[in-house]
Amino acid sequence: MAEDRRIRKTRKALRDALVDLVLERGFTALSVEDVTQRADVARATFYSHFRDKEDLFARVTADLLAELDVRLRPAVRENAVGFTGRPILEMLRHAREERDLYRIVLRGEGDGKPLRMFTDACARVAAEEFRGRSERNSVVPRIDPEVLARAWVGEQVGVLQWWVEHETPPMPAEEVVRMLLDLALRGRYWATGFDAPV
Amino acid sequence: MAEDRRIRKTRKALRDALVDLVLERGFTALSVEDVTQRADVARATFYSHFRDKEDLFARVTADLLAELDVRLRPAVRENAVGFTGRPILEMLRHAREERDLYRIVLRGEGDGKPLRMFTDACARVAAEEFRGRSERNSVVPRIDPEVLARAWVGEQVGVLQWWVEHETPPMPAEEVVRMLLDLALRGRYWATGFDAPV
Amino acid sequence: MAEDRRIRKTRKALRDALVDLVLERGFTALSVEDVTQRADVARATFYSHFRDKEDLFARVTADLLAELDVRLRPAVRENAVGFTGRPILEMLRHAREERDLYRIVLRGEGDGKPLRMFTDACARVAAEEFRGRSERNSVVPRIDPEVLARAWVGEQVGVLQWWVEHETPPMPAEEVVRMLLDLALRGRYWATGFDAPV
Amino acid sequence: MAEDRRIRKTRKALRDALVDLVLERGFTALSVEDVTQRADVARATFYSHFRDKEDLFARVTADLLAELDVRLRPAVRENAVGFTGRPILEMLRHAREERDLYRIVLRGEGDGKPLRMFTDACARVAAEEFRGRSERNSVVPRIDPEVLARAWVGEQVGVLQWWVEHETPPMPAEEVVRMLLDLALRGRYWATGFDAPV
DNA sequence: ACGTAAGCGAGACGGTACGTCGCGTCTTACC
DNA sequence: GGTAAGACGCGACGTACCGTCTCGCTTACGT
Repeated sequence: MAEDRRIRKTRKALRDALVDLVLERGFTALSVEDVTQRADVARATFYSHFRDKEDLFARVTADLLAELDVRLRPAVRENAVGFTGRPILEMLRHAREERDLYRIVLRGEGDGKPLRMFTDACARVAAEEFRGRSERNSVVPRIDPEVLARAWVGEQVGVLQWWVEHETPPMPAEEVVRMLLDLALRGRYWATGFDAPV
Repeated sequence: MAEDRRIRKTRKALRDALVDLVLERGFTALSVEDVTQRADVARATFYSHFRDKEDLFARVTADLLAELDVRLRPAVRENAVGFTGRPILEMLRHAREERDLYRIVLRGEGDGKPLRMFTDACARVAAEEFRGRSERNSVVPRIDPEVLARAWVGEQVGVLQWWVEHETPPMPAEEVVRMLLDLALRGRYWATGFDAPV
Repeated sequence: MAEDRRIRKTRKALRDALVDLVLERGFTALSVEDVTQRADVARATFYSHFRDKEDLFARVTADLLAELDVRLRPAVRENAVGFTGRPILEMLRHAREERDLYRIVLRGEGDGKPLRMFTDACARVAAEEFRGRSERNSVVPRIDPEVLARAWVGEQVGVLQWWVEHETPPMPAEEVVRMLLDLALRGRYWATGFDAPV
Repeated sequence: MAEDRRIRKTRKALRDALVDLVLERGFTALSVEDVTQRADVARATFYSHFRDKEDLFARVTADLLAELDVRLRPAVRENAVGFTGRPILEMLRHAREERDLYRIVLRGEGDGKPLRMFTDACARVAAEEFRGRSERNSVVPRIDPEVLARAWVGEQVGVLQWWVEHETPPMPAEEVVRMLLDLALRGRYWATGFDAPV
């Protein structure tokens, strides 16, 4: 029977309740009772689906990453050719749609475990993209790929955090992407207004 | 009476115990009892110094940031002239010295609150530096300063995380600084091996 | 439609499982789940036959008492004439046949409710016998009939408890009956070895 | 410090609450919460004194039996000489004083465990008395001592149950003792009104 | 003999209580 | 006045059962 309709409904309610409540009061301040009350579900039922609230948060995050992966895959392929910024655009859009969840993940709620899941997933995509581009264009990195990947993912996360913490988008996603593309192509020195390297 | 020697000793013990234990088992998994036992201090004594474990962690982080600020101030002044990477170098050195504490803060332990304190402090320094350089060199930013600041801080945090999570430094701090400087001056496009902007 | 064969089978299985398990672990320690598992029956099925485990135990006991009544009735009639001890003999035989059930009832399992059902039933029979004998032989009791009945039933229960708690009968039922008859006819003073009343 | 006064007070409150509530609603129907609420004590405090409600009941019963033992000891010694009924008199008086507790024990609450403790204690006293009388008066039992003891204790328990279940004593303790003494000296046959053995 | 009403297995669910752990407060006694 | 030791009221934990409720499958009965 694949999955009982009641089960799907219960889990959905619990996930939504978690996201809402973490946003309101923070992950640590929550009790399982709070979540189940908000979800209008018995506490015992919670435990028949999830081991504890960490487990629930981890699964919610995992589902989010799976969804993101699905949306990123074609964008990454397209991007591997040139330097279009399509993946980061797709991610910004996704973040807009799942704004609340992105916020609590990026804030580091849950002792940063979900955030670590997120950055690891991004790092994996980044590494893949690097490898793809290197092979396709037969170029060789000028600085350590590990450092490069960390810097890149950090940049993405930093911008995303800023982006989702505004009630309304502070600027169109396309404009953010353009800026990040410029930054990637010309560097921060240029971006701050200087003209030529030291 | 600046501060009783016993008090200093007790607080030091509690701070060290916290850092050790968070590293070992994670912030949420800790109880006040655990911390006081490790610090060899009575539980009641803990409560005469700190409201709860969040309070302790916040104060430990605040002290770290104050220390970092002291070390960063001259470096930032020097850096404001050119583009030397002195502040990031100083930060890497500080992170080496206080490696355990940096690790738990950067991991997002404590629902990311200490990490937020850290990034906010960095953002403040970054903004200051931007402003200083703009004025001094009368240049005008080519992309939104907010986005730029977020991207920059994110990059720093990302690299720092990677740097402190290695038991032994994966490369000399000076080399990391050189890479980040190259990245700032020429951009990621160049760094991955390409030659000219699209 | 007397009763569906499936129903009879299910109830029998549940009753047997209850008796076995109460004997092994005690009534309070049991869960309905335990009983249904032992009986190889679904838990929901249990609830379609009995309200709860107390109900099951009560019905099992009631059935036992009905059976006992059937066997006691002729014995009591016969006994009403003289002082033969036939009823107690019949009861001992019944207790041998249904030893496990007698044991748990007489132990007071189920907060003593089944035991109370048992003693009440015995008291009813005892009262009936007293009345019958009084009328038939036109004798008048020398001590309060209520006290007499309680003492008698207590004696029976005490001896039964001892009798059924031995794996193998500690002595033939007929011998027990003879002793009790002697005790009834001559009293405990004589039974302990003394010769004449004080 | 032997025993803290607070501790004594807390335990007393819990014991009294247990007895009251078992009387009102039955042992199985009670929760620890109910008991602690009635005793005006925190639930956690209950668990720092007793393992569970069975443990509490067992200790209450054990204390009762210790008290009874103290009161029975001199009576038994006196009784060992003749056939005075002093022990049963003492027991009836004790039962009047601790009526509620006697009621719940004799009802078989707690799956009959406390009742078993009670009957075992009585059996021990009975056996002791038998032995004493046999030796002192150099008489030899005419029926199996085991059966005799069981019958005797059963009789006592049966009469006690009846005695304590009346709100007001149905008759003076001395009269009950007289009856039981008559019963012991002359037997039930005589008691029901007959004159000579068959 | 066979269609159909029933009994039944499986298991999700809202609940209640369990026994444990940790919280933050407090009191008492030391140094 | 700072600390150690530890009792207390409180609240949340994760577990175990309760009794109720679908939902399909199987089985014995009645025409």
